[in-house]
Amino acid sequence: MPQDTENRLRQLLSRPAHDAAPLLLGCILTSVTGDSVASGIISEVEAYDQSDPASHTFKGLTTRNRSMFDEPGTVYVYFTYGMHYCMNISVHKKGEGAGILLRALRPLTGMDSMWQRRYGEPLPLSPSIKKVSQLVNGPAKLTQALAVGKEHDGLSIFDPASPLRIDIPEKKPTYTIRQTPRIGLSQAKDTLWRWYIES
DNA sequence: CCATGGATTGTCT
DNA sequence: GACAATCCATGGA
Repeated sequence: MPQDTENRLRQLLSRPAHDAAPLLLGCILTSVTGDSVASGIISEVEAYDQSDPASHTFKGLTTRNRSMFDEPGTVYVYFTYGMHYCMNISVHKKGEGAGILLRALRPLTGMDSMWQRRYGEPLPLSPSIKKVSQLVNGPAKLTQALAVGKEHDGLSIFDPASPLRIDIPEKKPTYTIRQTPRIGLSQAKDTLWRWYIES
């Protein structure tokens, strides 16, 4: 990654979670595996921080959540509901338990490998609209499509050897961004810390 | 379109 | 022992 784009990304992530989250919309998430590259435009995010009863970090540092307390740009992958992985990017500053949950993408490259991992079959010649729209439109779908698992927890997107990367595009299109309560919570249901790109 | 229930296990009380 | 930052199938309007 060129030095100036790395600096821009570091600056973006060195903010409180609720400021950094909407800025990640439109950025590109890329996953490199042994035999493929897959990427998408980040289209839905949620913010979590230490003052937030809904955050995994609310009650302090544990072995599970330690990545959220690490340097901005650290990947936090957690396992939930006995079968799903979700990924966050740690933000703000080291020692602060803050992060951005990546909830949805718009597919960009590597559709074939994402399709294979999500549906266990090759990408068809004429894929159904429904399956395309449901390929990476959820936090655990996204990790499955990009082959993200617990082995990615704790690595930094700034590490040149990292298989996960985030890029800020040269020019972001003009998006309509919506702000809503977060999904699936039993605490802090009214906090408007979910943002997504409309359409 | 919406509501409901089952799957399945790491983490924390 | 309870429950989870989810997903999918199913059944009804």
